[in-house]
Amino acid sequence: MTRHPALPERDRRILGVLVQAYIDQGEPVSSLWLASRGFGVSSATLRNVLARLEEQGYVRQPHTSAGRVPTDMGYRAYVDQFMAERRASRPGPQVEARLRQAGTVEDLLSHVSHEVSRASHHVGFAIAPAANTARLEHLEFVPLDGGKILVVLISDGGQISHKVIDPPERYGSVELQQAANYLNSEFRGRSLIEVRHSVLDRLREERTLYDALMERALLLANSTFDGMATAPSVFIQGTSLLLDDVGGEDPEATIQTLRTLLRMIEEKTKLVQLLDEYISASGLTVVIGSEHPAPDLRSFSIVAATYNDGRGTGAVGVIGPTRMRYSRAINAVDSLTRAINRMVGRTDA
Amino acid sequence: MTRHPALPERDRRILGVLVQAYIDQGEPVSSLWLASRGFGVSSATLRNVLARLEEQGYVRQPHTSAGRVPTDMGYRAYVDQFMAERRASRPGPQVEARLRQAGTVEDLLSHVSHEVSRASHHVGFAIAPAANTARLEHLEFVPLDGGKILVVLISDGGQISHKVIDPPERYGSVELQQAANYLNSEFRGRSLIEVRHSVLDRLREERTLYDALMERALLLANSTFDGMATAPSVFIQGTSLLLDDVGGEDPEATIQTLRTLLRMIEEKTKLVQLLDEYISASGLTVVIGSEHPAPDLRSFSIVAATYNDGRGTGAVGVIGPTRMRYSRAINAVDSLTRAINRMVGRTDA
DNA sequence: TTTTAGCACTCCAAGGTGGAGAGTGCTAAC
DNA sequence: GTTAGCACTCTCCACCTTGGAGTGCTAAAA
Repeated sequence: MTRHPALPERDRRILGVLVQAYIDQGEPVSSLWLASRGFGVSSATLRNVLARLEEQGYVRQPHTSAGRVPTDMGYRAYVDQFMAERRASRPGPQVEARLRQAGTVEDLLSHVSHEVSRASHHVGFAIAPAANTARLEHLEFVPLDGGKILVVLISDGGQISHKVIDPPERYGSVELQQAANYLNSEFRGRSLIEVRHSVLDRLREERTLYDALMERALLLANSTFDGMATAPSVFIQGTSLLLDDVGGEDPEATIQTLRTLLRMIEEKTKLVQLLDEYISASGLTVVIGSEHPAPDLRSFSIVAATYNDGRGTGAVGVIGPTRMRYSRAINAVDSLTRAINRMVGRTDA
Repeated sequence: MTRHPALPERDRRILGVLVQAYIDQGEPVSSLWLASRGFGVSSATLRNVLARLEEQGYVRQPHTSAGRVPTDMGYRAYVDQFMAERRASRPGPQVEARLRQAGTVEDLLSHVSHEVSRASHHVGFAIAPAANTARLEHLEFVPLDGGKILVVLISDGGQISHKVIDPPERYGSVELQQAANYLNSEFRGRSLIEVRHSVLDRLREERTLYDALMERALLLANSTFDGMATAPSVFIQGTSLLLDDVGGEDPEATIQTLRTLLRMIEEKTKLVQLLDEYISASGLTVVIGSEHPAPDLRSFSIVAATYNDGRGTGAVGVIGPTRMRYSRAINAVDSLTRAINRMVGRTDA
């Protein structure tokens, strides 16, 4: 996207080596060190180049007599170049085998978040497609105390969600059974959104009112789908790896950032809201530090990619410090989304 | 338990004030400061007392000319005294109201872990009773691709677990329905352990073999209960609060400990194994730092209490630094376990 | 026997100093 | 456009100094 064609070839290569070196070593990169990397020019020349790069905003100096450190814009250029040159990668066979033995979607995504964290050495996440595009496989009502009812909803692909509703009227267990039977036979195989709309439509129809049983069943269904399935499930793994990146500049600020990030991870829904913006973008996305719209994430980068299971779009990704091994993270995210796409494509009914 | 009656009354009081002050302020407590707290003796006398307490192992000095800091043994004495004097507390009415609107057991425990974290300002957890003492409410088989079968198991109280099994033989969806009907009518209301044993027994009986359908249903049930329900569900909240306690002595070591604790929180099963030892103890337990059998927890304290829902024993607790407000944590844990006991007692069928 | 005042002592924390070293920018020559 | 040379800046570290906090001990008082 944001390419900078203004940057001449040599400058780009130098910038690339610099960013790579900083990612590897974590220390400002000096002109002398760069000179030893076979550019065929002296450190003085490199200093000129670096001064220019700094002027353009790609690198900066922590202090007057320090080497250069990439800015977010520098990382961006590096990542763009890497993305342009890279070739698609596949996960190792043992990873795919591990994924393949997952049964439910939840199981699979839990494994995926684990693997992506393993492979990238950072926090990994996996988000299921919004459930309302899934199809109804089976609906079950279980009576609880006080007239409350437990609804278990199984959608195709094995995703399971449940909810407790508290209907205004009482239902006997036999009636619940009948209602479930009726709803299952009526709506099975249709998407949750469709079901929701159909239920509303039928409740408006006149003839429904003649059949009290049917109406009561539909009322149940209505409260079942009311607000349900709006929370997509998220799996996050590798939280403890966050602490590995603590060696930052300002310890106090780092702690503060970590705290907010940890809180976001705990309240997964908020994280999902943020990530949704990237999810909407197709393909593999890298968001670097200050590029984040959310200020809480300004010191982190996110590598995320979407997958499609034929019914909806989910996402897999990595969260880590701006100084992350983007190559590793990108390969991890990319190969795992490819794996999911292959698997759900094959698993699909 | 481990009372130290050897400690004279005045020394105990002084130790108590010291521990309380250190918990509040986080800084070593000096004899001069203690003298200002109205013991009616001079700092010199207090110095003598402190020297004695140090000799006995209740307090220590970070360095020669620093005030005193409680040791784990000092915390222990403080907690024991607090426990002896304290009165039972109840949660605020709004807390109980929030809990009451939870539907499933999972829902309730998730809320509880949240509340206990809120109230104690530390990491809170809630563990469900081992599921195998729960009673079977409903069993459901859903056919998946490749001959795999999704089993949904609802136990009374609304606890739901599911599992994917891959039986050696094929089952049609009609047969699955029949099998579920058969198993439900046969085993509903019995505890999962009983069911498991019954299933095994019947499979051994001769007459079972005459009914192929029944046998195949029982085989399904067998793989369903094989290994299922061994993982009790755990809810943990407040992870980000861990970082509040970072102001420790050795930053590097602190990070290391946090990392292992975070990892344990991620792999909840390991945590449960550890906590099981405390769970077996009845009532409210406080385990302080080095009292932990597990070395990974040596710099943390745990306050935990058990509850009983009539079918099994679960636990609620708090994990925090040894320098925690034990009074607050104990009250939080105690009042919430009481609340659960009241609620499940009433909710029970 | 216990308490207290006094005092010497220890140790940490904070601030200051002074190289050493790393790395730069600039200039002038190539 | 590139390079050598050099002055300059800044950090880092090790060292020292100083002030203060807090102790332990001793000898006297209660």
